[in-house]
Amino acid sequence: MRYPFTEIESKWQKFWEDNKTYNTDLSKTEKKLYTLVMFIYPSGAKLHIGHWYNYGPTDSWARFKKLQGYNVFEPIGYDAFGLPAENNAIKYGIHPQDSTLKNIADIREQLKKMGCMYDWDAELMTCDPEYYKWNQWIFLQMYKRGLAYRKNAPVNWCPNDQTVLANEQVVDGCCERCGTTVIQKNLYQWFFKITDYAEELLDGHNKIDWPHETILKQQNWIGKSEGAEVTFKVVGSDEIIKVFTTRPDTLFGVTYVVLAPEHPLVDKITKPEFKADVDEYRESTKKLTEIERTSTVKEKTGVPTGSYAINPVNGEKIPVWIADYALITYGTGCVMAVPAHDERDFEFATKFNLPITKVILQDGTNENDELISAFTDVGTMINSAQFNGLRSDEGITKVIKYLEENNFGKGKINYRLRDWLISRQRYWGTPIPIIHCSTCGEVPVEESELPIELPYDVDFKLGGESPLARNEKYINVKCPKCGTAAKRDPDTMDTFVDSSWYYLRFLDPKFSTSAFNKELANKWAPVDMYVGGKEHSVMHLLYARFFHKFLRDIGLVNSDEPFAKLVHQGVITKDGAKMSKSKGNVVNPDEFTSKYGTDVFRMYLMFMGPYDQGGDWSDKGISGVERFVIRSYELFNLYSEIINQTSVKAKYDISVLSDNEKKIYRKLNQTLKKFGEEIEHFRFNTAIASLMELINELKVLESCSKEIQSYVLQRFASMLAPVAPHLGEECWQIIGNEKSIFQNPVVFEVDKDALIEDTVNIAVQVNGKLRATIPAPMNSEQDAVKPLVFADEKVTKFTDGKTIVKEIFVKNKIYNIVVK
RNA sequence: GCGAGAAUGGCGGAAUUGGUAGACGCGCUAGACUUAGGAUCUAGUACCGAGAGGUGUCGGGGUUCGAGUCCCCGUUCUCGCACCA
Repeated sequence: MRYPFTEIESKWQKFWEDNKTYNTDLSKTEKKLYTLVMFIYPSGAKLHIGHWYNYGPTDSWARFKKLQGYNVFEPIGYDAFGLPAENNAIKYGIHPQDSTLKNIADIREQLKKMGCMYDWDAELMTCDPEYYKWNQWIFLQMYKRGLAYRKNAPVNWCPNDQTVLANEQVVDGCCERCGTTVIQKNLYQWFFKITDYAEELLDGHNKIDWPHETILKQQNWIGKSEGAEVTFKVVGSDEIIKVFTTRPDTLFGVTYVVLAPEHPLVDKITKPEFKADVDEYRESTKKLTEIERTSTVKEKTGVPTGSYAINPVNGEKIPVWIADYALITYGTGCVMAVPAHDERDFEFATKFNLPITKVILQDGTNENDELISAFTDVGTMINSAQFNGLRSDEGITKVIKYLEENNFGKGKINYRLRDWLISRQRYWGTPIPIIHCSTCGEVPVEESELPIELPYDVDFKLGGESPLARNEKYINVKCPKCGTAAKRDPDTMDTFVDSSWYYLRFLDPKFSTSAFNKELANKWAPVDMYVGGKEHSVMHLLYARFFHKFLRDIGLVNSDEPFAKLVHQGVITKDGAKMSKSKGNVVNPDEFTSKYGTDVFRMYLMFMGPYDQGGDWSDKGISGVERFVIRSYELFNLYSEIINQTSVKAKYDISVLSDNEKKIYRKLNQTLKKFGEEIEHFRFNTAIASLMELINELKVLESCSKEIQSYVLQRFASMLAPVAPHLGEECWQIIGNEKSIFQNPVVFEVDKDALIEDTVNIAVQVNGKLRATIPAPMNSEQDAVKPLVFADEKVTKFTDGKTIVKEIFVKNKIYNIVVK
C-alpha cells in the first residue's frame, strides 16, 4: 500500500485550521505551558532546513505536552525589520515593506504546511505600526528614567552597510552581516543603559534553567571583575589619572602609567616637545583596523607623553605613556603598569627599557633572581612597605582598605558590558520618538502621538545618514514645546529592540491600548520553554532579559526573567560547512517534503541525532523513517475494523492476559514510559527509536483480543501524533475516533504495574569477563542465583580448579566471580 | 593565550547511580516471493579466528571485582572569548 501523504496532510491541515484546534484560551491558566521558538527573520521567501530543524522538533515537544493535558500556547511571529530587506531595496529597487510583506505571506503558507500547532490568531509582525508603536513607548519609558540617553561616542561603523553596529554585531572586527572591516567613528547616538542591570543580569542566572555554556558566555560578556580604582596625580598639573586594577596588591610595583591614545587627558598632559610624536602615534593607531589593533600577536607600541605621575602609595615619580594596548572602552581607559606581574606590561617595559620592580615573590625563589617573564600568581608581598610578608591574595583587601583610608582610591567593581547602542542610520526599523529643537534640545514625542509611523516614500541610497533624514515631510516638524521649526531624530532602532519583548506581545496582541496585557503576562510569563540558536546566546537573550527586568521595574510584569527554560537546537551543515546562499550549498526542504511528505521529513530531522548537536546533512537514512511511517499506516489499516473503543479500559491486570497479550501490553507500556522521558528532554532520536522497536514487535497483535489490540493501537497513535502529527491524526481516525487526537488527550498514561519483567538475564562474569547470561526470576537473591550460575558449564569451565576469591552480586544485573 | 564541548562499527548514532558496548536506522551479505523491481519479507552483520577463544569505545597511565562512563597525562577536532588592566 502506498502512503497517500499529500491527501492526508492537506486534509488535517485544513481540519486544524477550520476547527481552530490549536487556538489557546489564555484565560485558562491551569497547567499553562508557554512554549516558544525564536520568531522568524523573513529575509527571504523560502524556509530552509534550519527553520524546519528549529520548528518541527520543538512543535513535537509542544504536541507531546498537549497530549499530556497541558494548556499549551505556541505562537509564531515575524522579526520583520532589519538590514537585509533594505539592502535588497537598494539593490533591486523593491520597497522593504513590499518585499517583507510578500516574504511573510509566503513563509506563512510554508509554515502551515509544516503542520505545527501554532495559534494563528496570535500571529504578529514587528513592522506593524501597532507593534513598533510600543517599541517607541518603551523607549519613552526608558527615556523618562534616564535609561535611554544620547551621547557622542566612538562607535563601530560599517562602511559598507553605512551604519553603526552594536559591539555584539562586530565579529572579528568585521560587520556581522556583510563581513566588511568595521571602523571607529564618533557620532551622537542613542544608548540603552543596560549597564545599570549588569549585576542583576549576573544574579538572574541562578534563577533560570539554561544551558551552562550559554550562561558562561553571558557571564563572560558582562565581564565582572573586582578590584580598585586608584588615583595618580600628574606632576606639575591639577590633572589626575584614575586607573582600574584587579591587582591592588601590586601597587608598589607600578613603574609607569599608560593612557589609551584616544583618552581626553592626553591633550592636556602631553609636554610640547613630545606633542609631535604623540599626535603621530594617535594618527597611526586610528588608522589601524579593529582586528589589527586587538591582535594579541602584535608587538606592543607606544610613546611617552613627557609627563609624570605620582604613585600614591610610595610617592614615586613614574612616566606617563600612551599605548594602544590600553583600551578606551574598558575601565577608565588608563592602566597602571606593573611589569613584574603582568605579561603585557612586562613585554612593554622590556621593549622600551622601563624599570621592572618585583613586589610579589614567587614561592621557592629569591628576591634577586632574575625575572624572565611576569609572575602573575599568588606569592609573598615584598618591597611594599607595611604590607611586606603578606600573601598577595590577602594583601588585596588590605591595600584597598589603606587606599580608602588615605583617599588614594577605593574598591571598585568593573564590568566589560557596555551600554547598548540602539541608533541605526537606516530606514527599515522603528523610528526614534524624539524631536530635536534648537532651543529646547531633545524633546520626547507625546505618548498620545504614537506611533510615529515610518513614511513609505523614501530615498534608500546610501549616504552615511539615515534615509529618513532626506524625507522632508517626515523630518521637519514643529517643536512640541516651543512650536518653532524642529527636526525628528532621523535614526531608527536596532531590530534587537523588537525582539526584546515580543514574547509578551503574543499574550493578547489585539489589546492595542497597551504594549501587552499585564494581567495575562503575569499569568503566562515567563516563557516556559524557549528554543533557538546558540548564535543568540549573548545579544538577543541578554537584551530580552534586560527588557524584562526593566518592564518589571515599571510594574508591567511581576517575574524577573523572560525565559525559564532554554534549549538550543544544533546547526545542520552541508559537507561540514554552514549552508548559505552565497556558498550555494543550501538544501531545499521541498525536495524531500514533496517526495516523502512533511511527517517523514520532520521525523527524519528528529531521528538524525541529538537535537542540540545538529549534524551534517545527508538524506541517507530517510528511507528508514519512511518505512516506519508506511508500516504504521498499514498497521492501522489492518485493524481499521476495531471501532468499539468504549470497551477499552485504562489499564489491565496482566495476570489474566495471555502470554502474547502480556508481552505486548508490557512492551507498550515500557515504550510509553521511555518515549515520554525522551521527548520531555528533547531526545527525539531515541524517542523515535523506541517507537521503531515497538512496531517491530507488533506482529503478536494478531493473536490478541480486540480489547488489547484497541488498547495498544490507541496508545501507539498517541505516540505517533507528536512526532508525525498528520499520520497520528489519521491513524486515530482509522481506529474509529472522530475528533482530533489533540482534542481529547487521554491515553498518555503509563501502567506502572506492567513495566516489571518476570525474568531477567543476569550477566555472569569470571574475573570481569562475560562468560554466560542466565535467566532468573526478577529480584532473585544471590542464594537463589548461585546454583544456577555454577550449574552452567560455560562458567564452571573457567572456575574449575581455581580458588574463588570473591563473588560480587548485583541484583538483576551481574554475578561476578573472582578466581585465582 | 583563556574558556566550553567532543572523539564509540563501513555511516548517523544508542548505552540510569561505574554493571551484558554497539539499541534504532542506513548500508552491506545471503535467502524467499516475483508480472525481474532501487518494492516487500526472513536471517546475518564490531574486529581477528575454522573453532575454542582472543581483541575492542582517540593514545598512555591509574582507581575498581568490574571503566565508553571516574581520576591524571597527552593527541586531534568543534565552538565561544580574545591586549578586559
